[in-house]
Amino acid sequence: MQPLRFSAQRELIFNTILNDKDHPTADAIYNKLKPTNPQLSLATVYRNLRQLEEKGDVIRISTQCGCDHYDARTDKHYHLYCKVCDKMFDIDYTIDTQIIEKAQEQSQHLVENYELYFIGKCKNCRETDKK
Amino acid sequence: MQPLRFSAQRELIFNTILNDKDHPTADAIYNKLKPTNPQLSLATVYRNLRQLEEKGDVIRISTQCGCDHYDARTDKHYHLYCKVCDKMFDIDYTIDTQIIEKAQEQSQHLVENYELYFIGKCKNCRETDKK
DNA sequence: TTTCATGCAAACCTTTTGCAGGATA
DNA sequence: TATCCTGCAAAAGGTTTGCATGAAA
Repeated sequence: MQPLRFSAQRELIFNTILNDKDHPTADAIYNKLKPTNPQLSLATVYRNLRQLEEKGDVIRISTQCGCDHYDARTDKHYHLYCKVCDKMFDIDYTIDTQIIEKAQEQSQHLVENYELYFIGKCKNCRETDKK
Repeated sequence: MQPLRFSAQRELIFNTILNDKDHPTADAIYNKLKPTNPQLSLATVYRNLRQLEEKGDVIRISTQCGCDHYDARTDKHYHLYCKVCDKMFDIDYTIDTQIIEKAQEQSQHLVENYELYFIGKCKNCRETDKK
């Protein structure tokens, strides 16, 4: 893959993910940028998210629950999916680093990677409940 | 939820998941059953999968990679998603049972559950590679 | 000036839903 | 016979793609 050409849209999209830190979805990014960039197209957001993911500038977080979220923090870390507000939050949790190796030991398949996320209720929604 | 009424289609769908043990998708179940049950509708497959899941007779396995798979083995266990053949396989791996509690300790969010799956290449596809 | 990126609309894929007819209890 | 379940088709939701135009190198 040859290097990407500069694109104002890609900068906008990347900066949104970088600054907002709320793991936005493609749609959330689009809706955030659209008012100030009326010409922006949702297809462009999707195309750039793919490229940014391939470049390794962002990671994609998938859950059972609807659409993918994006994160500019690319080191291995985990997320909590809030069932109430449908958002993703960072979880400070360090899993056994040997998880792949250990799964490999007990399997005849080739284990290369894993996906892990938590499900629950975020701080905000939890407090709203209590009121 | 009141008890479900008997349905020949639901039996067929459940037995397919139970016997095949290859974690079929809705579409796979539909295509397997359609030749011998030409009247069967994909909507019926989806509706029954939902009901079976709610009843607790099957579990749904979601991955980043397309559509959901179903499993009649309902105790907590893990799966490998094969990138090559797009199928899911059981992985004999016992994770730290305290994972939820440990994630909870380090978070202000309420952690209720988690999802984990492995990604790699299944035994079959691995061997095909070597040839 | 070549080639990549964009915007728009249409297509795609998986899953859900409305509705009239059919099966179950 | 009351209600649930089914089949069909249409719709929904997220994402991708074809194509002509516009921007970057």
